Amino acid sequence: MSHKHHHGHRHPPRVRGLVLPWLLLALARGPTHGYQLLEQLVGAGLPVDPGILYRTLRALEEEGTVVSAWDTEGTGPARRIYRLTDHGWELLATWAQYFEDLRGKLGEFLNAYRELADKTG
Amino acid sequence: MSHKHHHGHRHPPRVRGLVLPWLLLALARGPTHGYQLLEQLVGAGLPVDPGILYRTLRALEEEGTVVSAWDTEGTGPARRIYRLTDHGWELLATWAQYFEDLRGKLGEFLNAYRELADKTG
DNA sequence: ACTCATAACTGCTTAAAGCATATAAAAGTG
DNA sequence: CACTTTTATATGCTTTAAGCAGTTATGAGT
Repeated sequence: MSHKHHHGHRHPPRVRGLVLPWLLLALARGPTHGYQLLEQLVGAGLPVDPGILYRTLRALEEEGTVVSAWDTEGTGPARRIYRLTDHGWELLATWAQYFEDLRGKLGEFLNAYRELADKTG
Repeated sequence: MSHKHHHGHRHPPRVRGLVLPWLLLALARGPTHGYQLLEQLVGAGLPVDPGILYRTLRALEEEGTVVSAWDTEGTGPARRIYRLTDHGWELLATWAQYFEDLRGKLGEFLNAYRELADKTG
């Protein structure tokens, strides 16, 4: 019966809250639709669930961070094209600032860790 | 009447999931108790709510990442001293690896953003 | 006719955090 | 001594980002 130790240690190391800023960055390159964003983010090594993506886009629109319009030209199902507003650009800028700070903190973390791992391990 | 624009644009730029790894790092420096960890994290520029901290520590213990023991010596209320287990060290190592990756991604983000911000204004 | 790629969206659940509050021991202060 | 503050741990309720599964629909390929 293989004494499976019940400690549930899940915790696949991962932080949350990255989808939104990455969406903003992707949209900063130019207006596009959800499905394309989905592929872009996967390509950038940030796989994201479609449900999350579409819901996030709609939430962003409610806040005035993006605006959308249907595109019925072309083939296949209609696409909803999203575009960054001025407020969206401002928000992206604050994210960039925050990320600079976070990058610094991660550096400190890693330095401290390496020092400890050397000493201890 | 101050036409308070109803776009709720909250989103104080912040990622989630950092408390746990920073706790692991702090504990890697040596066994200590929650209140001290609280002050350490605030000192490291990572302000954390006491409720979150204590609950996280208990969750970590349930998983076998840390172990605790009451310290009734000394003055003031009793302290629960936490110590990293071997599994805790392993978990910290995987976080460090993840953070290296994340740091790289943040760098890419910032480079891409600066390029766009230059071009666009 | 059938399947597949494209495209958008909903429902239910979990995980980490935010915020407020409770409890209690000891130290400091008028 | 009564009162407040500091140290220390903990719970309850809510929100938010995400995980996971599924639905609807258009058009192209076979």
